[in-house]
Amino acid sequence: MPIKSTPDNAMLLLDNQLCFALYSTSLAMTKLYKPLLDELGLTYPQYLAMLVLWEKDGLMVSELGERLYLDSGTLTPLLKRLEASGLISRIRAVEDERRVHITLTAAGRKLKSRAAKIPGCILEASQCSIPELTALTQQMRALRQRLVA
Amino acid sequence: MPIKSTPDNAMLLLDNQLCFALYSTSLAMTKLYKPLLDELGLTYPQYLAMLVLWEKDGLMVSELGERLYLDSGTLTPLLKRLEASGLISRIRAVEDERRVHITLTAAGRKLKSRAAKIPGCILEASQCSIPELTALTQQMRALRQRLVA
DNA sequence: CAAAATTAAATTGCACACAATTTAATTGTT
DNA sequence: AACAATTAAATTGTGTGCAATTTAATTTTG
Repeated sequence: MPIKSTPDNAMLLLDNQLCFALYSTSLAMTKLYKPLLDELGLTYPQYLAMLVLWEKDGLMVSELGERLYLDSGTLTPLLKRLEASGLISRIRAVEDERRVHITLTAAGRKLKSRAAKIPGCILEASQCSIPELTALTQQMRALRQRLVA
Repeated sequence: MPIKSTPDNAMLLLDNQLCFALYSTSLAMTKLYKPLLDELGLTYPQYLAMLVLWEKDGLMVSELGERLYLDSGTLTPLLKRLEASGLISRIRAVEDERRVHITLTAAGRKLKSRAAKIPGCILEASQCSIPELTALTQQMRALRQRLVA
């Protein structure tokens, strides 16, 4: 017994699919950040990594990955680029040499103040009301939790 | 005069940001499709292109790009891979040789029936109610329209 | 305590995204 | 008609994502 009565054909329409709405909106959002992040010399995923480190410095690669839902295959090269930019240091833990701790440099900490205006700029550019933004963020987080379960 | 009174620091928290909620949820959604699309031999962006073509065959690369919000830099190699898979043909228009029309092959049309069950599978796996899904899709589309404007 | 199992990053290979440029074809302008 | 401007794809180069494997270190087990 099918869960729904919507015909297959309607469900295959691109614009009826949440996945595409999410995918295309996420890419559009990233493009919105581009000019702002260019000023800081960051890509969008690099910016996300910096957000995590500005909250809590010295995380392991795997802890950063848990926060961002990304694995070492993505993070290792990204972090090497941040290191090359002089924003972070990658330091092997002495007590367990498998682990690599990511630590902000002075330049990395300093960048936070320049990034502080970005959320406001994006809010303005996205033409979202605060309640709409809050509600959407909550709903996305709730959906994500069900998807990664 | 600032638009909002939320302190910069709170706005820089990763989990308060709609962009990250969107980004991480979209990636999680793509991973949900992976095993289903593997059976069809498609990647997720290739599946999106096929959805468009199943709705309307014979589109130009640029028309496909408008539907998917992707440019030729992304689509040209993707379409070459679909062509190599035998699902589409890339045919230069005789009336204007700059244009390339994308046409489904018999195999490409045939694949639609095998893909028909995917939306239902995803709906089930995402544990979304139909109203929630419909509402979220609408909100995402509305937000996207404001972002690409 | 030595071998097996596990763990954390790194590596490899493939497929996007996208900015910027290039190529080739068509259209517009004198 | 000649030439500039425009257009549509393709190309180039960089940076993700991610599955699968590898490397190296640590922990567990016999």
